[in-house]
Parts: sequence; C-alpha cells; structure tokens
Amino acid sequence: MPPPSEPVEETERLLTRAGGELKTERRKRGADVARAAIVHAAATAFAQRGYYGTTIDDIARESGYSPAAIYKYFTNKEALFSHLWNVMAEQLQKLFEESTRMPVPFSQRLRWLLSKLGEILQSSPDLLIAFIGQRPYVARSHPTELERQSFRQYKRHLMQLKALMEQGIHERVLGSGPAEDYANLFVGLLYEFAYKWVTAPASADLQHHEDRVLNLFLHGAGPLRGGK
Amino acid sequence: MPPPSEPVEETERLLTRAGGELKTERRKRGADVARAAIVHAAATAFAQRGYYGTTIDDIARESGYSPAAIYKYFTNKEALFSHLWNVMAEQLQKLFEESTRMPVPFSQRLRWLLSKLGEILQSSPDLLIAFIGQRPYVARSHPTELERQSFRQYKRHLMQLKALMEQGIHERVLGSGPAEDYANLFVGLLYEFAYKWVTAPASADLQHHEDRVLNLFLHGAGPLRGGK
Amino acid sequence: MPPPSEPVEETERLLTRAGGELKTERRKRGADVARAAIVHAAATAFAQRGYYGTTIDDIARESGYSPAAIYKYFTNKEALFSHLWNVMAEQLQKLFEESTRMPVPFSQRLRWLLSKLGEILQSSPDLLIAFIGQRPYVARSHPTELERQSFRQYKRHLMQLKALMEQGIHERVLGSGPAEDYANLFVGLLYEFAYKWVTAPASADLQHHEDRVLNLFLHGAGPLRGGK
Amino acid sequence: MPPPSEPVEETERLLTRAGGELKTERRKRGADVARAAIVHAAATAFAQRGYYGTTIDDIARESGYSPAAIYKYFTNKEALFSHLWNVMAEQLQKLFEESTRMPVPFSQRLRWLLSKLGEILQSSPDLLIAFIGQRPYVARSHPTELERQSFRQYKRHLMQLKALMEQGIHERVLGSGPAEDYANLFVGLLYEFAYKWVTAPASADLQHHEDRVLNLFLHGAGPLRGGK
DNA sequence: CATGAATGAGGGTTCATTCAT
DNA sequence: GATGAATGAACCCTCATTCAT
Repeated sequence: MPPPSEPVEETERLLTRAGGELKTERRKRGADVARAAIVHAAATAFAQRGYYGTTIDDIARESGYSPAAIYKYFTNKEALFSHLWNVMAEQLQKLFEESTRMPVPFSQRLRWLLSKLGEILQSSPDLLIAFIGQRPYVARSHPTELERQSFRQYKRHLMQLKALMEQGIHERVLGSGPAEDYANLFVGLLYEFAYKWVTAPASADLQHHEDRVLNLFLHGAGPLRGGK
Repeated sequence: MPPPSEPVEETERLLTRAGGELKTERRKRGADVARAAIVHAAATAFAQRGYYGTTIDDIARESGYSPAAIYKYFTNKEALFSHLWNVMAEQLQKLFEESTRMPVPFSQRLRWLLSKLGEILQSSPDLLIAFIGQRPYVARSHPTELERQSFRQYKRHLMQLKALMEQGIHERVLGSGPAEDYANLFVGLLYEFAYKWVTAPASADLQHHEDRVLNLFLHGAGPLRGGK
Repeated sequence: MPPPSEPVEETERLLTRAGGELKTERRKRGADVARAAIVHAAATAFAQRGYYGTTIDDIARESGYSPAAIYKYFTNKEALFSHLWNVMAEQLQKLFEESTRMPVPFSQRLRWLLSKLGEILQSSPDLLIAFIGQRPYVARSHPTELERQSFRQYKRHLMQLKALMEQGIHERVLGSGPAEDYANLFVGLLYEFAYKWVTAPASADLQHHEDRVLNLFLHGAGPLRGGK
Repeated sequence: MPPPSEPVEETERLLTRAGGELKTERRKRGADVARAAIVHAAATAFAQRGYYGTTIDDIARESGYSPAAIYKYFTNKEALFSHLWNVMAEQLQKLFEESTRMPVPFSQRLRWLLSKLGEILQSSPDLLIAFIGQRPYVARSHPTELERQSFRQYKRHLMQLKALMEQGIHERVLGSGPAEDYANLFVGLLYEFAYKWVTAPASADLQHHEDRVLNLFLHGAGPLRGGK
C-alpha cells in the first residue's frame, strides 16, 4: 500500500522540458503517465502558489486526475512536495559533485557548473523556484520534518561547494579566504540571479547572465585591479 | 471600521529590543500597549512558524489578548503581517536612502550601512527573517496583494541600492560594471549571511561577519592581485 | 487551547433525564448550555448509530450547533465519545464501590445495586447502550487507545464486583465457587437484561426485571430444591 | 450480476480449522479457492478490527487477491460481512435445534450443547467474535438491513433456546421460572465466558470453562442448598 | 478469472473571522 | 476596550466501489 517511491531520476527525466520525448515503451503505461502528470502539475502549482497556497484539489485539477488518484502515488501532500524537492536537490547535488571531479582547470569547471545551472533554470524553472522557496523555512524554531530535511540538504550543498572552492584556492584561481565564504557568495549570487531571471526572464539571454555572475563571483564589485 | 493604520514608526520603536523603554506618556495607553503586544507576538510567531504556520490564536495567546482583540487593531491576518513587513521594509528603505546621502566617502558609507544592518539583525532577527522569508513569493504567477506589494518594495530597495552603487562607481571605489549587478550582489550577500548568522548565531561576532561580507562584496572570491 | 475537561459529574447531572432542571445559575451560561447540548446529542447519536456510524455533522445538527463548535469543547470525535463513556464508567464504578461498603447484609446490598442500575437504565438508556456497545471491541488484536481504555475499565469493574462477591461468599449468602465466576455471571445477566429491556422497554416494569435477575443470579435455572 | 450466494455450508466447511481437507473434487477449483481465501481473510480481519475498522483493501491484501476480485464474489462489503455472520448464525441455529431433538436426558443435551459451542470457540474464535460483536447494534433506532437481520436472528436463537429450556422444565431438571429467562441466562453466560476465554485464552482449558458455565447456569451464585 | 487504475462521496478537522455582550 | 462564543468555508485524506482490459 505504501506508494512505490519510484527512482527520482524517472521523474526528473519526465519533468525536464528539454528531453521529454516520453518514449512509448511498452511499460505499464497508465500509472507512469498519471504519475508524471501529477508530478508535473504539482511542480507548477507549488512554484506558483507555494506549499501552503497549493491545494491537492489544485494539483488534481491541473493534472487531469482526481484528488484520490494523487494519493495512489504519494502518501500525502508533504510527500509529494518532498519528492519534487528531492528531485531538484539530487540534481544539484550531482552537479556539484561532478564539478569537483572534472579533470580540467578550476575556472573551466566553474563555467561548466554555471552553464549547467543555467540549463536547469531554463528547463525546469518551476521546480527550481519551488526548491529555492523552501529555503527560508530553514531557520524555523519548530521545523517540520520537511523543513529539517531541507536544512540538512542545504548544508550538504554548501559542503560540496566548499570542497569545490577549496580546489579553486589550491589552484590559486581563488583567494585564500575561507572556502566557506566563497561557497556562500556563490549561493547568494545563484539565488539572487535565479530570481532575477525568473521574475523577468526576457531581460537578457541566459549566457549573459552567467557571465555576469561569474564575473561578480571572481572579482566582486571593486574596480579591476592591478596592472590594468 | 478599518482600524486606523498607525504610523509605522511607532511600532518600529516598540519592537526594537534595544530602546524599548515604553515611556508612560500621556496617551491612550491601553490601546498602545495592546497593539504593541500584538505586534510583538506576531513578529515572533511569524518568524518562527511562517505566515501559514501561524494562527491568529497563536498570536492572541502569545500576546495575552484575545483573537477578537487583534481585529480591533488590524483588519485581518494579512494586514497584520503586512504591517510587520512594512515596518522592516521602511526601516531598510530609510537606511538605504540615508546611506546615499551621507557626506563621506563611499566606502565609509558602505561600512556604515553594513553595521546598521547588523544592528537590525541583532535587535530584531525575528522580523528580519519574516521579512526575507517573504521574498520567494515574489515570483508567483498569481500573487496576492501582499505578494505584489512585497515585489514592489523589493524592487524599490534594489533601485535605492543601485543608486548607491552608482555613487560608488562614480567615486571609482567600485568597478564600471552595471550598478544593478552590484546591487544584486549586495542583496545576495546580505540574505545569505543573514541566514547564516540566524541559523548559527554563535558562529562569530557580528562585526566579523560584516567584514567578510564587505570583503566579498568588493573583491569577490578571486585572489588578491598583483602589485598590492 | 486544550478544551477544558470539565468534571464528569457535571455532564452526568445534565444528562440525567430525571433531575435535569438545569438550574438557571448565573454561571457563564452559554458555554455550559452548549456543552450540555452537544454531550446530550452525542449520547443519543452514538447510542443509535454507534461510534463509526455517527458523524460529527450528525451530532452538530442534533445539538443545534455547528461542527466547529464541537471542537471548542472536545479535541476530537474520540475524545467526545471517550468522555461519554467515562461518565458512565465512573458512575458504575462508584456504584460498585459503594455497594461493597454498605453496612447492611449482602443480599440487601445486591438489591440496592440492582435497583440503582435500574435507575441508570431508565434515566440514561442512551448512555448505557453506548457504553455496553463498546465492550465487543475489547478483544481486538490492534486496539485503539479508546479500546485499550475500555478494556482496562472493564476489568476494573470486574475486580470491583469480584470484591463484592467475595463478601457474599464470606457472609455465606453465596456459594464457595470462585468469586470471579460470580462476577462474570452478574455482568452477563446485566448486559443481557439491559438489552432485553432496551429493545423492548414496555415488556414489563423495571422492578420486575430486577427481581428476575436477582433470582437467576442466586439460584440459576435449576429447580428449587429440597425441604423448602 | 448479483454474485451467486453459494450455500453457506461450503464456507463453513472451508473455514473450520479442524476438518478443512479441501478435497480436490471435480469442481471449478479456482473460484472456490479464491472465495475461501477471501472469506477466511475477511473473518480474521473483521474479528480483529471490526466491521468499520476493516477496509476492503485489508481483506484483499490478506487474502492475496485484489479488491476487485472480492466484488466478484460478494456484492459489497456488507454482503461479505453478512455472509460470515450467517455462517455462524446457522451453525448455532443448527446446534440449538439439534440439541432439542436429542433423545437423551436434558442435562446430557445441555452438556453436549456446551461442548459443541466450545468446539466452535476453539475452531473459529475469529468468526465467533465477529458474530457476537454484532449484537450491540441490535438496539439501534435506525438499523441498517444488516442490523435488522441480526436482530431477527438473535430472537430466533432465543426462541430456540427457550424451546430447549421448556424441555428442561418439563423434565424437572430446571425450575419452573419462565423458560425465556433461562434462555437469557444461558446466552448471557455464553457471551460473557466466550469473551473471557477469547481475551485470555490460556486461562484454563476449555472443558473446565464449560463445567463452570454449566454449574453457574444450573445453580447460580447461591450456596449449595438443602440436604443434598 | 483477475486486476490495475481511477473516482465520488463524504468524514474529521482547522482557522480566519464576526458579533452580541 | 475586550472577549467569549460561534461559524462558514475549506482542506486533507479515506474508502467502497466500478470498469476497461
């Protein structure tokens, strides 16, 4: 009776607007389609109206299924949100990890990471917003299980980024300052520009956004220094 | 019947943990005391459990008044939250404005601004979190009035900061890059470090935090360059 | 916020059809009246359609209040039922206790006990049925908290009756057989005749019923023997 | 479309833990096996968690079949329960009838009846509890069809027992009191001791239980009298 | 014969809000 | 000025039941 917690990758693939050809495999079909529709509807709804502002009925309506159907695939509202959140969290986690392992100079890895993040922003802005929107709850005094989980994941991400930054420090591409600060700077920029882009997507092309973030990250707001 | 929307400054004064001597002036007393108690209770509750997680009953209980009393002072839950939000928004707005007008070099103004923000973080962390926590809703497709208002205010803050940054650019303390980017960088850092400090306040003294933020803002993560 | 668990006696008094003059004391009124109405409606409903067959809406409708009002007085459906159940359980418990302490011969005490039980049956048949109807759940493998509680109380009643029977044995009014058996016999008869009376109340006057129960209890179905 | 209401005896045979050899007769097999599995699972489930506490999904899971399959054999949940109930009711009915026809002295017939009841208690305690648990609903003001049926059957049992008791009276093994009272006494003892045995089965061997019931039935709780 | 998939019809519960006192 | 009492409107979730395959 516990709804089968399908591998997160599946959902991820189905959600991605880019590679969503939905191969017509001879799978159980029905169930998969329904699950994907629900997950998709949920991502949109949660992103637009937040966790509390979204009702199960909303998701049901938007997905084309009945509220009861949703409970066949997820134990409850929180589990559904949690699933979505994990999809994004794992995607990011993987990205961060990968970026620390690429056998190329640090600055290339940074670029690569940023461009990958840009792709996510483009392919699943809904999910990304739903994800980031969860962060504020991190500071709660009486966190729900969901909030506790978010907090843990948030710190895990920071750790990963810190590791990356340490490599940058080692390669002398970054300064000597505490790697953690750099990680925070990175995250701060990411969130800020993600919002900027989402609230006004037409403002410019994504590539340009990435360049600006990279530049701000490396040199801050101060004047170009040195010989120049 | 719409409860008189008392000047925000009053609340602000009452909330600040520092200078809250509550002089026994010749005033209607009762009403003021009640209002202050309610506002204070609301700030704590909203910060700890969020807008949706906080019930009017919660606030009533914590304030020592009845739910009905709250409606004597605020038209509804949203108005109460909105008021709190505005208190913080105006406080920040004033700070930003002031910082563009100080007749001292840019870097001093920046320092001053940061230290002022630090004071706020220390005196009303609850409020500040409640304030920042509101930001994610900014991107909603179907925003409530509160969200629309938040969005406007958020942009106003950015404008103000952009003006400040333009001064910095003019004084050659900052680079030539678009002032808006610098404003975003500043905000990103602010939020990130505010969270950091709130979720682990003991981590270090605030002064130190400010230094790091300033440093990251001015120089980014890149290495200190050349001749210096 | 936890609804005030008013002393059970109060409810008991209000429910009793006999002495229910509802003195117009200058009490908080409202709340008391409402609570009594809800409790009364609940007793009727539960007795007629059982715990599961009764909805909060039923009780609300019959009590003349809204469903939400019920939750002001009882934390939830189970708590409401549990309260009713306790009212009866304590009433019985007190009766049983008292009957073991009366300074009169055993057979008089027994008579007195039966007549008291008869009074209850007449004044609150609803409650009594709701109470007895709970017993079957006693044997559940996976009991709810309510069921566990019922079971404990049931055994407590048996213990009390056993104590009474031991006195009867000691006074030679009863045989030597295990007191526990006598307690079970007594309970069995009680339940059986309570049902009989409730399902066909007009069948005879209560006094007559009591006599028969007493007779069956003392002599069973066998023939009157010997010399007598 | 109404599923063929197979003769109750079949189920009875399949349920009885004792003689369940399930001969591989030339029969539709499949269907029979499925039906038996469902009925068996239902008996267990209903007995453990009651009618309302048991879901069709529960029964399906425990039977190894799907919920839909259940509807192939029974029109609905109530019909399934009703069937189980009838199995027990008819078994008892037959027992009672038979006991009035045995060409042996009354006391032997009584003994025989009790031992037969003991066998049932041992072989299908689940069913017996599910059966007895139904009784309280007998008194409902707005009975469901199931409850009406239970009530009728209950009275039929009493009638049967009353007939038996009349024989006892005639044979002078019982007193002269109304036969109906004796029937009620018998039922009361039966239920009470059935519960006792089920809630604490290890307490003693069944034979002993039967003796006690018989003794209580014949002589009540009073002292052994007269010259005897 | 069997089931996977889906749903309609509630049921319990919460909560912002009102209003007579 | 303050509140006790009450409620309408949802919301989350469950479950018996159906039906195409």
